[in-house]
Amino acid sequence: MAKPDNRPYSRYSRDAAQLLGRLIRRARIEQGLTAEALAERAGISRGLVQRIERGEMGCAIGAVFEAAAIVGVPLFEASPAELASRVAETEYTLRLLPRSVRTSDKDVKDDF
Amino acid sequence: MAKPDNRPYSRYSRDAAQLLGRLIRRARIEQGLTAEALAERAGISRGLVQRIERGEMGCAIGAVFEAAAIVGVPLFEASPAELASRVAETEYTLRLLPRSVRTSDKDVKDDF
DNA sequence: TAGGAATGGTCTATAAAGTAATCACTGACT
DNA sequence: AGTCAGTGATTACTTTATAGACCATTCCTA
Repeated sequence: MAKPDNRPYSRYSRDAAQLLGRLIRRARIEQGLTAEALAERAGISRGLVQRIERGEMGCAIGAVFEAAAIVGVPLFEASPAELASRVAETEYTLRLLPRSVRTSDKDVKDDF
Repeated sequence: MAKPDNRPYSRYSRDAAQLLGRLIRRARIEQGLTAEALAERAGISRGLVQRIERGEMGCAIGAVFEAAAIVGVPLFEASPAELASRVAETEYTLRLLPRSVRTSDKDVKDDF
């Protein structure tokens, strides 16, 4: 892998992964759902559930999102319908953009 | 892996991954950033950037979130500061919950 | 407080992700 | 129109995540 699991992650992305994991854990416990039960429903192993809840960066995004969906943690603060509509919307916007990016030493704003 | 990459994902989680990928792609192009340039910054390969932007479920969440952070796609609709504070907040809430879940055939609400 | 279930961690085999190199194609500039 | 950078896709190879079983521990609950 590219990211040895320790160094080169930004604070922001690490926080995001960790938050998501904790939210999943919280929701799971509040629903009286066992880690193994969640694993079973998500079609993954219990060990993976642990890593997801711990916020580890190496977990497949599919497994994480699936777990979140099962316990009801909203992704993008959006309901299923909103999510679908935003997908379509973004898809459209994307079609209006150039498909190729000119490198043109034009600076890059690394803002935020 | 548990999830063969095609079948057992819920619509919701697939939509979420796809949306995130498209948002990253849109932001990248709008910033005049090359796929390879983004890959370099994120410390990953260009091929992985492609898969991330395509919304594939197998990508490591760390790579996806890192790419999002670099091009400025907000995770959880939150700024870095908000994210950190929500992590701490959730952490606290989590400490108040029982650490172990009683199985107790008590139903599970698979709401939402 | 004793029993038992849930959790957390570790280990090995295997399946899959990730990389890098390559090729054809598209599309943006001169 | 021609050129070349960016993209998309495919390949083979390396690295890693994941599953599954196991053990130790925690902590719910009767």
